[in-house]
Amino acid sequence: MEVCITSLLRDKGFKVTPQRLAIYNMLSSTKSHPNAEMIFNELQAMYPTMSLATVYKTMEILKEIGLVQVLNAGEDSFRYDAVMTNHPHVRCTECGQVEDVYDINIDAFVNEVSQGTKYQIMGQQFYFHGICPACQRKNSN
Amino acid sequence: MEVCITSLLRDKGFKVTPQRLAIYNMLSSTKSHPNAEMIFNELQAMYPTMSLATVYKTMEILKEIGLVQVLNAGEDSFRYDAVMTNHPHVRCTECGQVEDVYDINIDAFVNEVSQGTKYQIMGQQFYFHGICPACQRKNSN
DNA sequence: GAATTACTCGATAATTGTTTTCTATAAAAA
DNA sequence: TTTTTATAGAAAACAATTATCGAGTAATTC
Repeated sequence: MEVCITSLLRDKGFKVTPQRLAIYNMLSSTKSHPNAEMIFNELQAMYPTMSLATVYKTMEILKEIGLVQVLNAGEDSFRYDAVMTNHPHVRCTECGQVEDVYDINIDAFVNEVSQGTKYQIMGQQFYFHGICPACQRKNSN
Repeated sequence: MEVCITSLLRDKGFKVTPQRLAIYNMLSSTKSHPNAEMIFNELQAMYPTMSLATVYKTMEILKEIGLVQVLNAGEDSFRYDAVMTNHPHVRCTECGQVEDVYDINIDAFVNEVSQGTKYQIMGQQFYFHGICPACQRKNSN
């Protein structure tokens, strides 16, 4: 993984810096789909001079070299995901967490849309929102 | 339709104003899914004193009384749709237009996600992006 | 119809997430 | 090393959206 991001950056003419490695490592070791501010806060302990601009610029690069995808779950800010397989996301409207949805077959759905619209579909984003199991329990108490 | 929005506004304690009618009429007579600025520009000819803030405030109200839905198709601004049935949207990455996707059965898909995640799903948004037929033709020339 | 009340318009300012600018500095190349 | 070039990070700029507030206006009451 380390090797992967290092060589990917170099190949595209980007420099390998501690900040970029730290941001990518943090993102790839969490399932929380953080936004720029969450990443910034998390890294500030280890990298006290880290700035939000660096997070944004790094995400731009990581997106470009195909290491992260940007989520737009209908909130006011973008979230980031180091898992590149295209999968739906579901957001809890009460606690705000965003989870992955696995084991769903998208292909048939995409094909249907492609044929119906005559568009050459390049990608898609599926966002669900609702109430997570934990918040459902909290509510029923 | 006119009657509908008028009484809906009154019922919820909102006043019926020319601006609100104009904004809703404009939105319900187009398929272009405009954003606030497009609505503003379109109406400025007829309503020279119209302000962007009024568009935003009106959209907030229309959303609240269930007359429009807000689309977040991964762009930098929101788009609005007076069609309230929940349908997927597809955006052309070349010309930027957003179209509706009809004749797609969502329910089975939603159920599958609901069961898989244990979430109580309240809603969802499906966004596709790709190249529209017109731009495909343009490209091949 | 007139008076009162409460909501609304729209100019302006504020806010928020994101991007740009600029310069010392760190990474890569020689 | 030394030289070259891209980057980090502080600060300013930006753009979309929201809040504030006084004047105006619709709805309600008399």
